[in-house]
Amino acid sequence: MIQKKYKLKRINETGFTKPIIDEARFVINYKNELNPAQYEAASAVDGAYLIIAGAGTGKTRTLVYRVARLVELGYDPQSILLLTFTRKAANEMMNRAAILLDHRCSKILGGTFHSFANSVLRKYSKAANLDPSFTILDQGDTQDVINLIRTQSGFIGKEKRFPKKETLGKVYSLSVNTGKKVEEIIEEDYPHFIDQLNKILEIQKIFTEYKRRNNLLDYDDLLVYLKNFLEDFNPGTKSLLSSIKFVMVDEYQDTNKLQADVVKGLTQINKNIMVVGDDSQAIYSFRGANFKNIIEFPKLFNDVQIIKLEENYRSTQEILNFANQITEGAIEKYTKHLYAIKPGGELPFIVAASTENLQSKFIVEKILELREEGVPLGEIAVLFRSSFFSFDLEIELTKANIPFQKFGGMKFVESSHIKDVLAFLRIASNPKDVVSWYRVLLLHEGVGPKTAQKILDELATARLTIKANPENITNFSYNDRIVKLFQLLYTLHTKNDLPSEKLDLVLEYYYPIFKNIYDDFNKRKKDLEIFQNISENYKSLDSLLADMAIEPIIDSVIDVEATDREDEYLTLSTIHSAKGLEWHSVFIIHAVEGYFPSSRSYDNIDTLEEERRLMYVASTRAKQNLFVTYPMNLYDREAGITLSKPSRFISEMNPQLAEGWLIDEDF
DNA sequence: AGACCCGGTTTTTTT
DNA sequence: AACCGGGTCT
Repeated sequence: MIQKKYKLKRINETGFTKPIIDEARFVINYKNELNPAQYEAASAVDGAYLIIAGAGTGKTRTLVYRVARLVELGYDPQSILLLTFTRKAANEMMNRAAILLDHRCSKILGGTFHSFANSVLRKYSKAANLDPSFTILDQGDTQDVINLIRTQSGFIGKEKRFPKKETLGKVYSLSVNTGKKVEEIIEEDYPHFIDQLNKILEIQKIFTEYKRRNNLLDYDDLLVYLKNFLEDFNPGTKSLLSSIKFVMVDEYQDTNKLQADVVKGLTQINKNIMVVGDDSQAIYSFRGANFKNIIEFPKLFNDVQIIKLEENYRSTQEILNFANQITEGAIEKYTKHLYAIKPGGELPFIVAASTENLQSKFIVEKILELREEGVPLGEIAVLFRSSFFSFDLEIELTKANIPFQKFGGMKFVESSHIKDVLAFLRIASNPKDVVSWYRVLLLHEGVGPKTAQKILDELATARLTIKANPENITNFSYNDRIVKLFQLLYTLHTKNDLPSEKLDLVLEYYYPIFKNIYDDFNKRKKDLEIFQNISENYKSLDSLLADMAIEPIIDSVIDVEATDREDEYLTLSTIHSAKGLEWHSVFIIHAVEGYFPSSRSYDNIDTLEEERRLMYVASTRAKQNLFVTYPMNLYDREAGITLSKPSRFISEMNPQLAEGWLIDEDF
């Protein structure tokens, strides 16, 4: 006799209709707390969804509620993957979800494409055909490798100009990220190098082999290896994919072909995908992103449901009118129309200053004024097109004692003294890391490119190895300092110390060199101390190094400082780094023709349009006050001319949408 | 031959 | 601030 273990209940004729969910069973009242479009998106479970979310429409909120709801429905948080543009964004969402529901929400998988790739590739290194101790090359390291090969190739003749390492790096990266051939990119963007194509391709081949042989992965390789691992569909892939039930991607308009392939690969088993983005905020085409990606998303999956979020909760109608007017001039029109929920406010200000310095002084004054009015410093931001635009302002802010934190531009890990220290640690973790070897060797007096190469050759032929007893190397004719270096690296590589203890050893060795090579070592010393503090948060050297390569360090610096002082600070940021954020009052500086839009963007309609979107993104960051300022006399060293015209994005503006001001000289 | 020093140039935007 | 190229020093 067969005993029935279950009972079937007929729900309708086909059985395809989803069971009706009783809202009362949830802790959170989703229907009340979200608007209808947001609710529809947040309550989605199975299938493919495209959420078109204009600026300030509660996109983050919607994703947070969806996470909470999936958790409430009983799905394992570890089966939810949230891919965001920065880890900061991922952390913020997880925290918000945790506050909304409970700590289970902070256990979901989240991060950038690159950091996710890193963790998968370390975990499934065998299946991905990799050595798990691979080293990640940041952009600077990648260019160093290319330069090494470029110099050794002997292709650089006197008579013909050969592309520099930056150009080569850009071309290769664009090719990998967009799937276009190197040949096409050279033809389109660098036609003057077309007769050197074979050499360029040859260097790329050597470059690729070099990374493979030395266990090095650049940013692009992280994604490429991940993509290949996913498409290989081996048992490792199946195990990973069966554990990931839901994939969500934020800022989808700024993903590229390679990332779209990764998304496709991630959803081979469980086809539950939700991407969120805004085609009018696409600002990363220089990295191979293409906003057509988001337009074509419905072709990538079956039965894609499209949900639009159009109610703006962030800004006043005045600011939205201003922003909408910027997109009015766009060649390619966008599909959304934003309308404000907030009651009216003041018109945005367009402020002309006779000089850059007067612009800075005006901003300082205005910030002090706003603070008097009760706007906290943390609710004010100054945004700019390129990070060096803020140099003059930084001086004025320091004079006025206004604390600020700068985002974008030169980063902590990119400063050469930090790179020096990192190079030691990277050799300790991956003795095959030739780039780091090269850097470390060059620090030593009397060792230049040739000697360093000789030592590296010895290392490659295994006649010299840091694994051997360091006494063996005294046979070589290199000086005592190099022997000391090998002893240090041997200790670092073999001893089972904490990262911070290893760093102490490195600093002890490095400090005399450091003092010798940098005139401003006193200023740089602080960074080394900050790095020591950061290192104490890590138990494994590999994870410290991976984070330093992938994650913007600025977060850790704040964490370190926040413990002893709660001071609020003003935000200075490139527009790119301000993505997704908002402030009560926002200043956009240097809105000058030639700087913003940049004169580099003039000859190409697509890049010019991207500048326009950049201005749109910048102005939609503001909740209450928006100030767009420009100096009327700005010497452009590159072009050798003085720039004076306001940016076309504001001079085109309907005069009724903004108030124009000229700063009084005596001010 | 190879290291080092100096000075002029060059800066978008990021993982 | 960091890079490149060229000239000079060891």
